[in-house]
Amino acid sequence: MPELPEVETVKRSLEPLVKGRIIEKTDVFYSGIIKKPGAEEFIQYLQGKEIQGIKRRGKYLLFSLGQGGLLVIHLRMTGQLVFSRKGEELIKHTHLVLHLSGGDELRFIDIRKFGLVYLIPTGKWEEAGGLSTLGPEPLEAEFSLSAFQKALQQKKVGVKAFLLDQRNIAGIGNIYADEILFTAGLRPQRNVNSIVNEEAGCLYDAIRAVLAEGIKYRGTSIRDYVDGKGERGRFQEKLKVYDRAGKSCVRCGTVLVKETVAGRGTVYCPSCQV
DNA sequence: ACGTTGACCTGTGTGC
DNA sequence: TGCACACAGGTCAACG
Repeated sequence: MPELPEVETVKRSLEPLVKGRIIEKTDVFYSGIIKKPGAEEFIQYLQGKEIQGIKRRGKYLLFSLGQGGLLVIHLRMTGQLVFSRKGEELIKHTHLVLHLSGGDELRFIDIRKFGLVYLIPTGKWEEAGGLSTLGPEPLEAEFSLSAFQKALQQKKVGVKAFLLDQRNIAGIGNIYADEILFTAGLRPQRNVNSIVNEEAGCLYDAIRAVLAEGIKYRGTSIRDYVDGKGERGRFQEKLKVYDRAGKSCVRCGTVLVKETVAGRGTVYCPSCQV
Protein backbone atom coordinates (compact mmCIF):
# COMPACT_ATOMS: atom_id res chain seq x y z
CA MET A 1 0.00 0.00 0.00
CA PRO A 2 2.00 2.69 1.33
CA GLU A 3 4.09 5.23 -0.38
CA LEU A 4 4.83 8.69 0.91
CA PRO A 5 1.29 10.10 0.52
CA GLU A 6 -0.30 7.06 2.19
CA VAL A 7 2.18 7.00 5.07
CA GLU A 8 1.78 10.75 5.55
CA THR A 9 -2.01 10.34 5.64
CA VAL A 10 -1.71 7.57 8.21
CA LYS A 11 0.52 9.83 10.28
CA ARG A 12 -1.85 12.81 10.11
CA SER A 13 -4.95 10.74 10.86
CA LEU A 14 -3.33 8.87 13.73
CA GLU A 15 -1.37 11.54 15.55
CA PRO A 16 -4.29 13.41 17.15
CA LEU A 17 -5.78 10.12 18.30
CA VAL A 18 -2.72 8.65 19.98
CA LYS A 19 -0.60 11.62 21.04
CA GLY A 20 -0.21 11.75 24.80
CA ARG A 21 -1.57 8.27 25.35
CA ILE A 22 0.20 5.70 27.47
CA ILE A 23 0.85 2.20 26.17
CA GLU A 24 -0.62 0.09 28.94
CA LYS A 25 -0.20 -3.34 27.40
CA THR A 26 1.06 -4.89 24.18
CA ASP A 27 -0.18 -8.03 22.46
CA VAL A 28 2.03 -9.69 19.86
CA PHE A 29 0.26 -12.29 17.74
CA TYR A 30 2.95 -12.73 15.11
CA SER A 31 6.43 -11.96 16.37
CA GLY A 32 7.98 -12.19 12.89
CA ILE A 33 7.19 -8.54 12.18
CA ILE A 34 9.24 -7.35 15.14
CA LYS A 35 12.79 -7.06 13.86
CA LYS A 36 14.29 -5.50 16.98
CA PRO A 37 14.52 -6.38 19.79
CA GLY A 38 13.01 -9.78 20.71
CA ALA A 39 9.26 -9.93 21.33
CA GLU A 40 9.68 -10.22 25.10
CA GLU A 41 11.93 -7.19 25.40
CA PHE A 42 9.71 -5.31 22.96
CA ILE A 43 6.61 -5.83 25.11
CA GLN A 44 8.53 -5.02 28.29
CA TYR A 45 9.93 -1.76 26.97
CA LEU A 46 6.62 -0.41 25.67
CA GLN A 47 4.85 -0.95 28.97
CA GLY A 48 3.98 2.45 30.47
CA LYS A 49 5.57 4.55 27.72
CA GLU A 50 3.86 7.66 26.41
CA ILE A 51 3.40 8.25 22.68
CA GLN A 52 4.73 11.79 22.45
CA GLY A 53 4.30 12.25 18.72
CA ILE A 54 4.57 10.71 15.27
CA LYS A 55 6.94 11.65 12.49
CA ARG A 56 7.27 10.33 8.98
CA ARG A 57 10.54 9.80 7.13
CA GLY A 58 10.16 8.35 3.64
CA LYS A 59 7.80 5.42 4.07
CA TYR A 60 8.72 4.96 7.73
CA LEU A 61 6.57 6.01 10.68
CA LEU A 62 8.45 7.07 13.81
CA PHE A 63 6.68 7.07 17.14
CA SER A 64 8.59 8.98 19.84
CA LEU A 65 8.12 7.29 23.17
CA GLY A 66 10.08 9.45 25.56
CA GLN A 67 13.16 8.31 27.47
CA GLY A 68 14.90 8.19 24.12
CA GLY A 69 12.86 5.38 22.65
CA LEU A 70 11.62 5.30 19.08
CA LEU A 71 9.11 2.85 17.66
CA VAL A 72 9.75 2.56 13.93
CA ILE A 73 7.15 1.00 11.64
CA HIS A 74 7.33 0.25 7.93
CA LEU A 75 4.08 -0.91 6.33
CA ARG A 76 5.70 -2.40 3.22
CA MET A 77 3.01 -3.72 0.85
CA THR A 78 -0.13 -4.47 2.84
CA GLY A 79 0.48 -3.15 6.33
CA GLN A 80 -2.20 -1.11 8.07
CA LEU A 81 -2.03 0.85 11.30
CA VAL A 82 -5.53 1.39 12.57
CA PHE A 83 -6.89 3.07 15.67
CA SER A 84 -9.74 1.02 17.10
CA ARG A 85 -12.13 1.31 19.98
CA LYS A 86 -11.73 -1.26 22.68
CA GLY A 87 -13.77 -4.38 22.11
CA GLU A 88 -13.94 -4.08 18.34
CA GLU A 89 -13.52 -7.49 16.86
CA LEU A 90 -9.97 -8.40 15.93
CA ILE A 91 -9.76 -8.93 12.21
CA LYS A 92 -7.65 -11.61 10.55
CA HIS A 93 -3.97 -10.76 10.09
CA THR A 94 -3.77 -8.53 13.16
CA HIS A 95 -0.20 -9.05 14.36
CA LEU A 96 0.28 -6.41 17.01
CA VAL A 97 -2.05 -4.49 19.35
CA LEU A 98 -1.02 -1.59 21.56
CA HIS A 99 -3.56 -1.07 24.31
CA LEU A 100 -3.68 2.66 25.06
CA SER A 101 -4.79 4.64 28.06
CA GLY A 102 -8.40 5.68 27.61
CA GLY A 103 -9.32 2.20 26.49
CA ASP A 104 -8.54 2.42 22.77
CA GLU A 105 -6.14 0.35 20.70
CA LEU A 106 -3.60 0.84 17.98
CA ARG A 107 -3.51 -2.21 15.74
CA PHE A 108 -1.00 -3.36 13.19
CA ILE A 109 -2.60 -5.51 10.50
CA ASP A 110 -0.66 -6.97 7.59
CA ILE A 111 -1.92 -9.63 5.19
CA ARG A 112 1.44 -10.43 3.64
CA LYS A 113 3.53 -10.06 6.80
CA PHE A 114 6.17 -7.97 5.02
CA GLY A 115 5.79 -5.10 7.47
CA LEU A 116 8.59 -4.32 9.89
CA VAL A 117 8.66 -2.97 13.42
CA TYR A 118 11.77 -1.79 15.26
CA LEU A 119 12.34 -0.38 18.69
CA ILE A 120 15.50 1.69 18.72
CA PRO A 121 17.12 4.44 20.74
CA THR A 122 16.38 7.90 19.25
CA GLY A 123 19.02 8.85 16.74
CA LYS A 124 20.31 5.31 16.24
CA TRP A 125 18.57 5.19 12.90
CA GLU A 126 21.06 2.78 11.41
CA GLU A 127 19.49 0.12 13.61
CA ALA A 128 16.26 0.30 11.63
CA GLY A 129 16.81 -1.14 8.17
CA GLY A 130 17.13 1.42 5.39
CA LEU A 131 16.04 4.36 7.55
CA SER A 132 19.54 5.77 7.84
CA THR A 133 20.30 5.69 4.11
CA LEU A 134 17.19 7.50 2.91
CA GLY A 135 17.57 10.33 0.46
CA PRO A 136 15.97 13.77 0.90
CA GLU A 137 12.30 14.32 1.67
CA PRO A 138 10.89 15.43 -1.68
CA LEU A 139 8.36 17.86 -0.21
CA GLU A 140 10.85 19.58 2.08
CA ALA A 141 13.25 22.41 1.32
CA GLU A 142 16.17 19.99 1.64
CA PHE A 143 15.16 18.58 -1.75
CA SER A 144 16.74 21.14 -4.07
CA LEU A 145 16.57 21.24 -7.84
CA SER A 146 20.32 21.75 -8.19
CA ALA A 147 21.21 18.75 -6.04
CA PHE A 148 18.61 16.69 -7.89
CA GLN A 149 20.06 17.61 -11.28
CA LYS A 150 23.52 16.74 -10.05
CA ALA A 151 22.37 13.37 -8.72
CA LEU A 152 20.78 12.55 -12.07
CA GLN A 153 24.00 13.31 -13.93
CA GLN A 154 26.06 11.15 -11.61
CA LYS A 155 24.11 7.97 -12.19
CA LYS A 156 23.59 5.59 -15.07
CA VAL A 157 20.22 4.02 -14.38
CA GLY A 158 16.76 4.12 -15.83
CA VAL A 159 14.74 7.01 -14.45
CA LYS A 160 12.12 4.75 -12.91
CA ALA A 161 14.77 2.75 -11.07
CA PHE A 162 16.22 6.06 -9.88
CA LEU A 163 12.89 7.24 -8.49
CA LEU A 164 12.27 3.93 -6.73
CA ASP A 165 15.68 3.89 -5.04
CA GLN A 166 15.02 5.30 -1.58
CA ARG A 167 18.65 6.45 -1.30
CA ASN A 168 18.01 8.99 -4.06
CA ILE A 169 14.66 10.35 -2.88
CA ALA A 170 12.64 9.09 0.08
CA GLY A 171 9.09 7.86 -0.29
CA ILE A 172 8.33 7.22 -3.96
CA GLY A 173 6.96 3.78 -4.84
CA ASN A 174 5.51 2.07 -7.88
CA ILE A 175 2.24 3.96 -8.25
CA TYR A 176 3.63 7.46 -7.81
CA ALA A 177 6.72 6.71 -9.90
CA ASP A 178 4.52 5.92 -12.89
CA GLU A 179 2.30 8.95 -12.29
CA ILE A 180 5.31 11.24 -11.86
CA LEU A 181 6.92 10.02 -15.09
CA PHE A 182 3.69 10.54 -16.99
CA THR A 183 3.34 14.06 -15.63
CA ALA A 184 6.96 14.81 -16.52
CA GLY A 185 6.59 13.27 -20.00
CA LEU A 186 9.51 10.89 -19.51
CA ARG A 187 9.73 7.21 -20.39
CA PRO A 188 10.43 5.00 -17.39
CA GLN A 189 13.35 3.32 -19.20
CA ARG A 190 15.04 6.62 -20.03
CA ASN A 191 18.57 6.73 -18.64
CA VAL A 192 18.96 9.51 -16.09
CA ASN A 193 22.25 10.70 -17.56
CA SER A 194 20.43 11.56 -20.79
CA ILE A 195 18.01 13.87 -19.00
CA VAL A 196 18.73 17.50 -19.87
CA ASN A 197 18.26 20.31 -17.38
CA GLU A 198 14.89 21.41 -18.65
CA GLU A 199 13.55 17.86 -18.38
CA ALA A 200 15.06 17.52 -14.91
CA GLY A 201 13.13 20.64 -13.94
CA CYS A 202 9.89 19.07 -15.21
CA LEU A 203 10.64 15.88 -13.32
CA TYR A 204 11.45 17.77 -10.14
CA ASP A 205 8.17 19.70 -10.37
CA ALA A 206 6.24 16.52 -11.15
CA ILE A 207 7.65 14.72 -8.10
CA ARG A 208 6.47 17.47 -5.80
CA ALA A 209 3.14 18.06 -7.52
CA VAL A 210 2.10 14.41 -7.78
CA LEU A 211 3.07 13.55 -4.20
CA ALA A 212 1.30 16.66 -2.88
CA GLU A 213 -1.79 15.73 -4.88
CA GLY A 214 -1.62 12.20 -3.45
CA ILE A 215 -1.64 13.63 0.07
CA LYS A 216 -4.47 16.02 -0.81
CA TYR A 217 -6.64 13.05 -1.83
CA ARG A 218 -5.50 11.06 1.23
CA GLY A 219 -3.65 8.34 -0.66
CA THR A 220 -4.43 5.63 -3.20
CA SER A 221 -6.75 2.79 -2.16
CA ILE A 222 -6.59 0.30 -4.99
CA ARG A 223 -6.35 -2.73 -2.76
CA ASP A 224 -5.70 -2.69 0.97
CA TYR A 225 -4.66 0.79 1.89
CA VAL A 226 -6.59 2.63 4.59
CA ASP A 227 -5.57 5.48 6.89
CA GLY A 228 -5.33 5.43 10.68
CA LYS A 229 -9.12 5.56 11.00
CA GLY A 230 -9.65 2.74 8.53
CA GLU A 231 -10.78 5.14 5.79
CA ARG A 232 -9.89 4.73 2.13
CA GLY A 233 -8.13 7.36 0.07
CA ARG A 234 -9.40 8.80 -3.21
CA PHE A 235 -6.30 9.28 -5.34
CA GLN A 236 -7.11 6.07 -7.27
CA GLU A 237 -9.77 8.18 -9.02
CA LYS A 238 -7.06 10.58 -10.18
CA LEU A 239 -4.57 8.05 -11.56
CA LYS A 240 -3.59 8.75 -15.17
CA VAL A 241 -1.46 5.69 -15.95
CA TYR A 242 -1.11 3.28 -13.03
CA ASP A 243 -3.68 0.47 -13.32
CA ARG A 244 -4.80 1.87 -16.70
CA ALA A 245 -2.88 -0.38 -19.11
CA GLY A 246 -4.84 -0.86 -22.35
CA LYS A 247 -6.88 2.28 -21.75
CA SER A 248 -6.33 5.49 -23.63
CA CYS A 249 -3.96 8.23 -22.57
CA VAL A 250 -5.84 11.14 -21.00
CA ARG A 251 -3.51 13.52 -22.81
CA CYS A 252 -3.26 12.13 -26.35
CA GLY A 253 -5.57 9.12 -26.61
CA THR A 254 -2.84 6.58 -27.40
CA VAL A 255 -3.31 3.15 -25.79
CA LEU A 256 -1.22 2.91 -22.61
CA VAL A 257 1.25 0.03 -22.51
CA LYS A 258 2.47 -2.09 -19.61
CA GLU A 259 5.88 -3.67 -19.31
CA THR A 260 8.36 -4.61 -16.64
CA VAL A 261 10.82 -1.85 -15.83
CA ALA A 262 13.20 -1.96 -12.85
CA GLY A 263 11.56 -5.26 -11.95
CA ARG A 264 8.13 -3.68 -11.50
CA GLY A 265 4.95 -3.56 -13.54
CA THR A 266 5.07 -0.22 -15.32
CA VAL A 267 2.45 1.64 -17.33
CA TYR A 268 3.22 4.56 -19.63
CA CYS A 269 2.09 6.35 -22.74
CA PRO A 270 4.37 5.36 -25.66
CA SER A 271 3.43 8.55 -27.44
CA CYS A 272 3.69 11.42 -24.98
CA GLN A 273 6.43 10.04 -22.74
CA VAL A 274 9.81 10.35 -24.49
C1' DA B 1 28.28 0.08 -10.67
C1' DC B 2 24.29 -1.79 -12.53
C1' DG B 3 20.51 -5.11 -13.75
C1' DT B 4 17.97 -9.12 -12.94
C1' DT B 5 15.97 -12.62 -10.16
C1' DG B 6 14.28 -14.80 -6.28
C1' DA B 7 12.79 -14.57 -1.50
C1' DC B 8 9.71 -13.11 2.00
C1' DC B 9 3.82 -13.92 2.46
C1' DT B 10 -1.34 -14.06 1.43
C1' DG B 11 -5.08 -12.91 -1.45
C1' DT B 12 -7.39 -12.01 -5.80
C1' DG B 13 -8.38 -12.21 -10.51
C1' DT B 14 -7.93 -14.70 -14.88
C1' DG B 15 -8.22 -18.38 -18.04
C1' DC B 16 -8.90 -23.17 -18.89
C1' DT C 1 -16.77 -25.17 -9.39
C1' DG C 2 -12.01 -26.19 -9.26
C1' DC C 3 -7.42 -25.59 -10.28
C1' DA C 4 -3.10 -23.40 -11.83
C1' DC C 5 -0.83 -19.35 -12.53
C1' DA C 6 0.31 -14.48 -12.61
C1' DC C 7 0.44 -10.60 -10.11
C1' DA C 8 0.09 -7.13 -6.18
C1' DG C 9 1.55 0.30 -2.89
C1' DG C 10 8.42 -2.94 -0.82
C1' DT C 11 12.85 -4.11 0.25
C1' DC C 12 17.05 -7.33 0.43
C1' DA C 13 20.48 -10.50 -0.79
C1' DA C 14 22.72 -13.10 -4.21
C1' DC C 15 24.44 -13.41 -8.68
C1' DG C 16 26.40 -12.02 -13.34
